[in-house]
Amino acid sequence: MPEGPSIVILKDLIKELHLGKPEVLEVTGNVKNFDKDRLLHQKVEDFKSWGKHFLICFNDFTVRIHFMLFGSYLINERKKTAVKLGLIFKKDELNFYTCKVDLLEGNVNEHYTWQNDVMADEWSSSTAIKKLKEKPNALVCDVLLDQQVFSGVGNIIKNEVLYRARIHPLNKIEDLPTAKLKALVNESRNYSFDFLKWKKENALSKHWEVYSQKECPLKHKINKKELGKTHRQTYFCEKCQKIYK
DNA sequence: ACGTATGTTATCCT
DNA sequence: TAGGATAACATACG
Repeated sequence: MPEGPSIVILKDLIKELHLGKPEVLEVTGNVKNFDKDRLLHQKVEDFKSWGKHFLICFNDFTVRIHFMLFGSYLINERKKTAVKLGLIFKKDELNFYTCKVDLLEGNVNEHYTWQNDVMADEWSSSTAIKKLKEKPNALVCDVLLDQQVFSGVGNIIKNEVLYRARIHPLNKIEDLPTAKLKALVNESRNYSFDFLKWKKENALSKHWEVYSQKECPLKHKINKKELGKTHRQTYFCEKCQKIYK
């Protein structure tokens, strides 16, 4: 569920319901961070996403949902486990489980910089490059997971992007040639859209080149290690992915 | 059947 | 006190 493209899929599924600006007729769930009644009889102005955040925008506040590792949702269905937040409209309902739910006051644009989101129309590769250059000592395997630089990129995307760009995960930003830095930034968006397409076709895993693989496409042995300050599993090919220094 | 993991953050420790 | 380690969340997958 959790990486950016999966949130775009949720947004697309909701768009297909043609809800317009639906009024919340009933609110369910055990969300504790705010009073659920705040949403009652309010009109949803828009459904948005920013990276891994799913946003339900009202006139003067926004409900933010983060699915973390285990979160899930159902549209017009319910599961037996306790719902965290459920929104019931005239004809449809949305149910969110095992997620983190927060309420953001004011206009949503004051909370988010859309150009950080690899899936957004507003995405800015030049801004990403500028931010990377401000972190010369950071490792590429860490920086790809930095949501303030690559909002929406998760561990799968990280691994696949590094392989596509032929960059070894342990490179420092300052050691990468400019062309490689650009490749890193561009592939983070490119692969995210491929992820979206393949996930919709239920064919995500068969396109993995390194993530969860034993061999790379050139039949070299894949290394699997917990790397960087994030200690996330990193799959990489020592032969294909270069160390610059 | 069991170990692992598409993520984040609060809290405890050094 | 900054930082690092750890636990917590609950489910699907191989």
